[in-house]
Formats: sequence, structure tokens, C-alpha cells
Amino acid sequence: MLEEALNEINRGCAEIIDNERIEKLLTTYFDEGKTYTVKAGFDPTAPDLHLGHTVLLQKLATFQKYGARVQFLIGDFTAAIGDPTGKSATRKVLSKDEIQSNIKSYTTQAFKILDKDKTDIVYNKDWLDSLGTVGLIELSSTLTVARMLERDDFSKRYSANTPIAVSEFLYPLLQGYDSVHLKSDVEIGGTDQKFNLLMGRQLQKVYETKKQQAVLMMPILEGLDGVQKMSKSLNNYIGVTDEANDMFGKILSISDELMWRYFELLSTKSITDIDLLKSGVEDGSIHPKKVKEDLALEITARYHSEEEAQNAKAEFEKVHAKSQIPTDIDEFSCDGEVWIAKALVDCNIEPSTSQARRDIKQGAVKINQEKIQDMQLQLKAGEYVLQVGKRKFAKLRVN
RNA sequence: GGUGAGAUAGUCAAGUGGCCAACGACGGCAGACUGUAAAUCUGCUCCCUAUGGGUUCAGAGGUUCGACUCCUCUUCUCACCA
Repeated sequence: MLEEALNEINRGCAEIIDNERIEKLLTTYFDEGKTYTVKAGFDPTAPDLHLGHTVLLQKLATFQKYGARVQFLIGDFTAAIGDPTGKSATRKVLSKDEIQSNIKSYTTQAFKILDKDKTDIVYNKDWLDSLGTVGLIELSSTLTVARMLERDDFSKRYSANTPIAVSEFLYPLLQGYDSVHLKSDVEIGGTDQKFNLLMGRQLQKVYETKKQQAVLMMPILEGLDGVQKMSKSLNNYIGVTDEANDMFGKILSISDELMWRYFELLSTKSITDIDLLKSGVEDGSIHPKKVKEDLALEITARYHSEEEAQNAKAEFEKVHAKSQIPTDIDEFSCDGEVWIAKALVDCNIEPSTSQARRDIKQGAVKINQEKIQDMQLQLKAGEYVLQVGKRKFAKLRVN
């Protein structure tokens, strides 16, 4: 039992610091039924979860299975500073209401994966607000600038002459202080969080919490492009609230190479099963597309239902293999004759009439499955199915 | 506080008075080929019913027939010195 638990927890991890601590925690849980705490921090600025986040959540769920209480930390205080990613030096400040509604949708999504009864939602504003200037200075005196600059993205930005705000130094410190306050036993996060996660250990030592948290890092899930991490701002994500059709389609559009990565981090299939598939593809006995479809089915079913996943698959076949028109497409209507370019913009499948013209010129625009060339075309009364490229559809009724 | 350098489209980055809606790279979109994969090839990539017009090169003024390019001020960044 203990061994099984340890294997499950180790599965897919990028790095574990202080694995002995985890072993001890699990041992006492199995021997004495004593629970322990696992902390994970979440940023309330992005209310929509995508599959990248679920890598962490699934790991937390595993911990819950083996006696952990999850400290689901909402970084409502630290969000105001912004984690130094270098991308968004200035963050827009969210209003209380925005944060509240973000958190709400965040947690409802998270509880699709996590056990609600074994989760404590905590807000770091609750203790960081009262830290005060003195506390903050005390906190910041525990670390040197040189040490701070060891953090990879700081040193990169520093040598690349991109600005670093002093406030950004505070982010890791405050995140670490969260661990001091919560007396966390384990903290998990992405590999990109390594510095911040270790800060928790460091500060727990300085503040003499007696015990230092174990740190478990999950790899960052690549987005659809297979290169950059999955994120909403890069628009390469699969959201857990995505429609079944979208979800299925997006998974099928990833590269074969990336598919294995998704298997490793998102599938519930065992490692041996995955290896079997892999060798099957290598010796040509299994078509890679079939394997990818199975992955897409599994994931789509998890966030929707088996039935919806099957429907999505059928729909996909229909649209792409047989190049028919999808079942559900957005409908629009307008009065009088419409110029085709304008119509495409109005139906939200082209950003501007200039772009629409270019696409028409290139033969990317179809009306009722027929390619069109005439960019002066006027649509008379009737119903049309407009299409741009392979995946943008709209139905337009001209009155 | 002082001195110097810099700010150009989604990103990086050329352009130092007209040939500039602005080289190039990446990204993105589309076409061909496919398995809506990868790789490859091709075209496009500010807006506008367009062989034309409009608005752009941090912001505000100015010089000039004409400014991304020159001058002044402002904002922001970086480096060195303190």
C-alpha cells in the first residue's frame, strides 16, 4: 500500500525535493491515520482552467487519496504584484468583485478533480495584509540580492537589460511566507516555480517552523504548438470548459510527438499501457491517428461524458474526413443585400474586410461548400453557409 | 543626482530627410500535400467596397515643399558614475 502510494505520487514528476519527508508523512498516515497538508497556490487573475492546470490538480487529487488535506491557496494578495514572468510587468489591478467571481468559477472547475471535503481554500490576503511594513522588511532581510538574482528569469532579464521592478523580488518572498504561515508539509507547483517553492523551505527554516516542506514539481504542459507552455494568453490551450467538439478537435490537432507527452501527464492509462501503444506505433501495427483519437476520447469524456465524447468524434469525422458542414454553427441574419467581405466580418469569422478580401483572393472562402473568387460578390436574400479556411463556419440568413 | 545610449507593427529587429505601410526573422492565417499530425513548397500578414483613400514608427510641439529620420520638451527603459 505504501509503495503503491509512493509510486502514484512520483508518477510524472519532474523533480522531488526531500522525498524522505514525503515517505515519512505517508508512513505515519498509514500507521496512525495522521493527515498532513499539501499546499498549492493559484492565481485568481485567470478564471479559466486549462489542461495545463489539471496536471497539478490531478496530482493533488492523488495526494488526497493518500491522506492529505489540500491547502488550495488563492493568491489574491500576490496577484496584485504579479509573478515575475517578464511578460506582464504591469498587471491590471482586479476589483474585489472580479476576483470573487474568478475564484468562484475557478473552484467549481477545480472540484471536478479535487475532493471538496479534503480541501481548504485559503486566501493569502488574510495574513499578508497584516504583515505590515516591519514584517515585510524583516521578511526581505532574509535574502540577498545576489541570491535573488540566481532565479533564472531574473538573471536572464538582468543580463538582457530588461527591467525588473523591485516589487517583483517580493513575490517569491511572499509566496514562501505563505508556507511559513500555513505550516505546509508539502508544496507542489510547476517546474517554473522551483525558486518560489524552495523559498518556502528556506523561509520555514529561518522562521523556525521546525519542519521544512517537501517540494514536488510537475513538468509544464506544452500548449497546442508543442513548444510554449499552455497558456490562455498564448492561445494554445485546451480549457476544461471547452465544448466537447472543440476539446476533441484541439487534442487531435497536436503533433504526434506531443501526444505522448499528453499521455504521460493527462491520461489515467498506466505507463505500461502507454509503452505498448508507443511500440505499436513504432512498428506500424497501430496508426498514430487511432492512438490520438483514444487520447482525445479519454480526456473529452472526463470533462463532459462518454456520450458527448463519442458524438464529438463522429462530428469530427463528418467535418474533416468527409468535409461536410458541422452540425452546430453560429447563425446570423441581416437585412438587404450584403457584400460578402462585410458579411464575413459580421459573422465573426474574419477580423476585417481587408483580411476577408485577402482570403477570398486566396480561395479560402467558401459559400455552401463552393469556393468563391469574386470579392465584390453581393449576397441576395436567402440562407448561406459561409466558411473561411478549414474550421471557421457561420450560417447567414439574408432577409 | 550626473553622464551616455535607447523607445519602430503580435515579438525580435533594420531603416538616420523623399524610392516607407516601413528590409529581415519568428509567430500567425490561408493554399497544395496529408491523418485538421509533422516535414516541405507557395501566398498573405494596419484599416477602408480599394489599380485609389486613410491612419501609423513612445507622447506633445516645432523646422521643412516633404519627417520613422532634424530640433525642443515630456514619459519610460538600460548602462556607467555617485
